[in-house]
Amino acid sequence: MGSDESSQWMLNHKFEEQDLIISSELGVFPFHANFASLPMLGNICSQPLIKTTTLPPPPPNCLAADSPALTLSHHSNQKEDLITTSHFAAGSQILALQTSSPSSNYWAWGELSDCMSMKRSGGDDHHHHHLGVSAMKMKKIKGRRKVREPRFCFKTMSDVDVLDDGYKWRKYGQKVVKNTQHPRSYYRCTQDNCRVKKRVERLADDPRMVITTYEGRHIHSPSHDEDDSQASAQLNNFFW
DNA sequence: CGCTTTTGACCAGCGC
DNA sequence: GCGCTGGTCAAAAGCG
Repeated sequence: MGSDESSQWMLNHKFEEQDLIISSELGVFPFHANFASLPMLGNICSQPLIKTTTLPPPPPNCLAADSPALTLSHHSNQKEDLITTSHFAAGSQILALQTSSPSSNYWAWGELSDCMSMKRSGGDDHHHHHLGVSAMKMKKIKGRRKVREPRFCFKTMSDVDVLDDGYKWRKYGQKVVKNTQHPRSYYRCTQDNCRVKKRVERLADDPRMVITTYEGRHIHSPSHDEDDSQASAQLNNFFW
């Protein structure tokens, strides 16, 4: 993938000035500006397995027009078997990103928090805990190695539960989870052979906030309109 | 009529 | 082994 492809993709999708793009190793997720909420200043941190590092320049595919992007990179400080870089732009607050490595039967999941103070930490992981970053959750996958789909979640202030992310979703379940008054909804991508799922729920202590969790990778590009399909088809490989 | 949503049943993983 | 919980299935209902 090259920067030419990236900018061509931006042109093809006609982003408005205030559109928000979230881009990570999981792909690029466009959202319309009216769904954007808090200024994004998050951080991915974990300890002791993963520490934050300096911020490299973002790749071209995570930049929306006039949208400042923050790039965070983190890696294992014990073994070099977990390397994850995430890129996302201002306008949304990402809660968490999960990554798994094919060479490891661990999965790791770091929670994000207010980053205003994190920026002062200078990569010294001893300070991370004092700066409000949740402790790393690490879990060994038992028995037969289960390849866990990459997933991440973020919260957005919105009246509607299902945000317009460019993909078509079919609801396949709803569940009331413990200690919450709002049900969690389960959606699957309607595209044939695409196994991407997402969960949508409202935050217990602030029902204005919608928490969306994506799991898996699309094998196709977003399907906004019928007339987009030709241009989109050429970009399948670039996306996922 | 075909696609989507609803909803109770079922299943699997986990902790005790 | 048992019970709890979250995730998925699938039949029925809803809707355009």
